[in-house]
Amino acid sequence: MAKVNKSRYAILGILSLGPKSGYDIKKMTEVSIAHFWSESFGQIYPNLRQLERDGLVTSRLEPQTGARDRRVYTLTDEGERVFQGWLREPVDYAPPRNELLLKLFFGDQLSGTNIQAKIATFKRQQQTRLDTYDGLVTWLQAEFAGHPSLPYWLMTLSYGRHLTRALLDWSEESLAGLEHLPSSD
Amino acid sequence: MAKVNKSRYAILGILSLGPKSGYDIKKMTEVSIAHFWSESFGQIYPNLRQLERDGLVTSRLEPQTGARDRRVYTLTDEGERVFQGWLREPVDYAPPRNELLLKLFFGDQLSGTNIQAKIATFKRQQQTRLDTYDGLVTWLQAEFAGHPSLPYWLMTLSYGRHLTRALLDWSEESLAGLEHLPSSD
DNA sequence: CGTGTCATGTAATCAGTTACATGATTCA
DNA sequence: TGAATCATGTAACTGATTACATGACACG
Repeated sequence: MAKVNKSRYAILGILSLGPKSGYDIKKMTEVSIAHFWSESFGQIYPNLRQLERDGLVTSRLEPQTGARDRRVYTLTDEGERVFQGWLREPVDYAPPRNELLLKLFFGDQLSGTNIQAKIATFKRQQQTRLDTYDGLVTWLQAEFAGHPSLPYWLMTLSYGRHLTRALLDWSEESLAGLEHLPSSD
Repeated sequence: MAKVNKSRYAILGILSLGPKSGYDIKKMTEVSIAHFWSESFGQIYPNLRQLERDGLVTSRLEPQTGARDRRVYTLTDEGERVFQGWLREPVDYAPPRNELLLKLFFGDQLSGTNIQAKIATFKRQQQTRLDTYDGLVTWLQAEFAGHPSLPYWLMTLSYGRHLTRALLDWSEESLAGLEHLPSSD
């Protein structure tokens, strides 16, 4: 299995929802899929050019009054086909690297307070994320009631909530467990 | 925050447990930290050379009878300091990209059976992982009873179990939820 | 005789991030 | 005046993976 440019498909996917500029695509990732996907400009713009060379998208320059012109990209039939093909393929899931766990693995070489601080920070992050999810769910349900994609969007949020809830539990359990440990403060 | 070579620190960390060859390091990641970390030979060997040039490790050639010679690396005092410094630093946690969720986000463009298949596969993977964790926990507790690092190793496994358990729940919940959806099979 | 394990390494390739450059407009 | 937003893009860098090369030994 060779290198696969995931950004390419993410960009095609976002364009499958309607024509957009590179800037729009970036904004879109930030509001709707930020909790499981990110794209940088350095990835978006060169990829859009490449996609156009490959005939998967077309672009037209949209003159703006005052502001800088926008280059708006639209999916071609071929682009649509390629995206649909990718979408149908099974996902290859590989557990990502986790730096917190790597440090924890060497916990014996750390002080109890340092470990506690790391887990406490992690716990706070999970709490914040959980709150964000809750807000997003309410907003989505109000704003997109009846939208055919809504159930799937909620599904991705539910994934995040399950995961975050579990990591919150783990944080609490671990902090409690550290109390009983002879620590090397 | 510039680019940080995580492999470097992972390698230093493994060497902090005792002198090892590149091959040993690879084996070690495969048995003990595989569920949250991976290293490839293409990363390990060049990094070891660089670490030696930087004075963080030293190496000696160990002649083998018959088999190819091993180059065994040992942490220097400086290497120890650098590793400890990294270990103490707070973790910067960024939620990784998730291809399953990306595809699910565009679920409206997929058939119900295709989505179900993807989630079902995912569910099976979680089930397998959960079983692996259970096996590892029992093995660790037997093999390393009383080892000062044991609580931390168990903590990383507990993380995996919480997470996997949660994703299993999510899979089941999502599969059930898909039943009520008007699908485009 | 072929497969697997031990063992070290290089080459090719890329995906992806960060920082930089540019410039108009709006708003406090 | 200066920050923020809109908007597009390039350059530099590097982390990381995959595939390849090499070779001995053990085991069935």
